[in-house]
Amino acid sequence: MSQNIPTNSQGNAQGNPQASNSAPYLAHLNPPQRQAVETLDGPVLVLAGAGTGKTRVLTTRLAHIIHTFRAQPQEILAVTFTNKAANEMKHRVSEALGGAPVEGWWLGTFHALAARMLRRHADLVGLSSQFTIIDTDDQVRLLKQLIDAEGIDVKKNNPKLAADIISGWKDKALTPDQVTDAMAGDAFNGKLAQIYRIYQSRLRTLNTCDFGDLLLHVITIFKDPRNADLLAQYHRRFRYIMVDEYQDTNVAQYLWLRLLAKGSNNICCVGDDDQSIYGWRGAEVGNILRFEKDFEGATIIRLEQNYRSTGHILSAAGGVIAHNQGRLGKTLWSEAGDGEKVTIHGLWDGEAEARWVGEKIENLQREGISLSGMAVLVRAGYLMREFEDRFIHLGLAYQVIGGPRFYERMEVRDALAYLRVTMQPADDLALERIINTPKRGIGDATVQTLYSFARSKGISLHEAILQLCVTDEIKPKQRQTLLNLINDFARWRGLLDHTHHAEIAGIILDESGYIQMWKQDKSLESQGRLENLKELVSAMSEYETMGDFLEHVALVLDNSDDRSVEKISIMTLHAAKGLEFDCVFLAGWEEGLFPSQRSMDESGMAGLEEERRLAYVGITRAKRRSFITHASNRRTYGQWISAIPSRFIDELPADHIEYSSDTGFGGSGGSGGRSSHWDSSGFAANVSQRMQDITRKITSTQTGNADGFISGMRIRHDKFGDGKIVFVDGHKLDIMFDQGGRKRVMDSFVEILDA
DNA sequence: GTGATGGCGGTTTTT
DNA sequence: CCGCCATCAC
Repeated sequence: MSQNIPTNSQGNAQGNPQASNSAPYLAHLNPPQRQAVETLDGPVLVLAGAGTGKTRVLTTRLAHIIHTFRAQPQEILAVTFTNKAANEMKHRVSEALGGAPVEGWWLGTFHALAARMLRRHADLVGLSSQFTIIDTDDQVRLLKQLIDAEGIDVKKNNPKLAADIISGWKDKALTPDQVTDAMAGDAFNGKLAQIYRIYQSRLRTLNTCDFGDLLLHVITIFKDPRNADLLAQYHRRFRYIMVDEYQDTNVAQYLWLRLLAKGSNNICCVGDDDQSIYGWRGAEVGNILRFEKDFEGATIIRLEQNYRSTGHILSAAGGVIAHNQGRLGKTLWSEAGDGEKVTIHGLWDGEAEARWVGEKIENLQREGISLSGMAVLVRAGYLMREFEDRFIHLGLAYQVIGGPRFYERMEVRDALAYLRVTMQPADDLALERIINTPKRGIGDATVQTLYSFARSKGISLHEAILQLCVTDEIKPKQRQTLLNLINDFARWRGLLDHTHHAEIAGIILDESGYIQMWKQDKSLESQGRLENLKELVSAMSEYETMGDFLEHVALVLDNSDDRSVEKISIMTLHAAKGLEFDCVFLAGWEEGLFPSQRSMDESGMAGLEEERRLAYVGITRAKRRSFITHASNRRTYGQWISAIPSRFIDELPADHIEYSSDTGFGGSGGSGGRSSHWDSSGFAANVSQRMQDITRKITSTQTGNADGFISGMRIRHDKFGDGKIVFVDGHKLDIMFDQGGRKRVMDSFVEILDA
């Protein structure tokens, strides 16, 4: 590909407009899409409504720039928010260009691209290019130490809160110098601004960045007049800048973009103000609303033709979002016909809701709709459970999207900590994490001694160990243990030059006793943990070096979703952004829950509008059917809460919806034609559930199901090994596993062992 | 330094 | 109701 690009690329495209007219990829675009692709000079804002072909426009535009020789791939900066979006874009651009490889392109997430820049110029902010990237967890732990060391009571002053506030400052691109005590408020004995300063200096000592630093440091570098030449280099390099999901950018990201765009002024931002749902995380809808003022002479292009949903769905969503004040305004339309109206259904409680959704799913399946084309979307994670239980009962295959990610698992983090210390001994947080894992007899007292020494000298924990272990401030036993550990790390580090990094990882996990620790662990999860460790080591082979791998773990590594079985997805509304399904179930539309009371309390009208955008995102995920449910009663944290239907339900335009309800009858005793439902829903069901639990405890024999699973049977489970069935409830089996522990699993994952 | 019990808190989440 | 962390007893 690149060898075909003439060095003098500019004149070619401009002198030869036919090149673009004849390009086949342009023929598939509608007029505004095409305008968005072909308007290359100056600032462009593409307001892309839900399902209007946003990604297509972005990728085509990128391909177009390259195809018309306006720029070479490495002269384009293309930014996304998530790795998923970045990968999708890489894939599609490559496809559009006939399979050209995408290496060396500046295409990635804000954080990944900023990290790449920062590695090149780390010395300008007092870091070495080998700096490590810590996540929120490490951030909180470090802050906790520092707050503690300041003599502030960590019980009354939650370090997590400090981390949130400091991250908030970084999101606003505020360095410690720019934070006044007044901004910091009274919490943390009024010392939060000072703690921020100390935190930053400690990070520097440890040669570490948190997520916010990646952008903040780069901005600091670019803003410094002494680095004007450097910025000018980037200006010359990036002839085109493209940004996805612009409505989600925070101040720091915005500043970073502005600094870079000062060069070519060719910046194209794509977004939808109606889908801004991350305000609570620092995103500023204002960025997109202000675009015309920020970038003079900007062209604004609206994409309003929707290719995803049918008419009723779009009108229903449009009716809700029209209640918002602060929006640029778009009206989506579709050629797909009206389709089915949005179904709204009221139920007695959460269990009845799950039951109703389950029935509908089975009906849809009978109509030939695949499970993978369906999703249940909820406002908060704890609402998923009811659906999981129900789906297990029905034997419906499901997957929860957006649970804890791979690298967030304890064993993965531990393993990574070992690798991090091997790579960079000064990585205190990693060292602290595993200094006594597996148990070595290094307790809090010893670690505290080391830390206070390290902080007072401004050195790392690793260095502190080296210095303290020649004195007798630490007891001989611990001293020896620590020296052994340091020696181990030195030995492993020595392997880096000549041994493959995946192999080294294996050696480290083995020699440290970490693998052994889990092998000896009798709990149910230990086997899964060992598998995760194996997976981690094998994932390493896909990267060139250990450092490469660690960077990707911090910024890129994602859960691979299993597409081998057709499954219905359960996820939060937030996780659903950008996805689409044939049929979508929107559950829990109740006042206080959705819109969330807390959002409204904390952010007032702005909070409510963001909740409304969330509703809009939810409805517009559906191609053909949207089902909205609300329950009159819900058990939350052990308490029964009653709620009235969400105001968003009232805001749905009547012409596009169909309402029905099972509520109102149950409370007065099951009259009203739903008596068959009553037996299995509401309070009666809870009583019967209690009874079941009790019965199960007393007599755990004599239960069985249609697939031939009977309690007492010996079985084998893919992950958990062999065990005995204790109780059968539909497709749900309670099993006592031989390695200890009782677990509820679906019968499809289990095979019967011969007696 | 390591294992057991009580209290408290508890949206949304990417990097 | 459930899980995490902090404190307490060994």
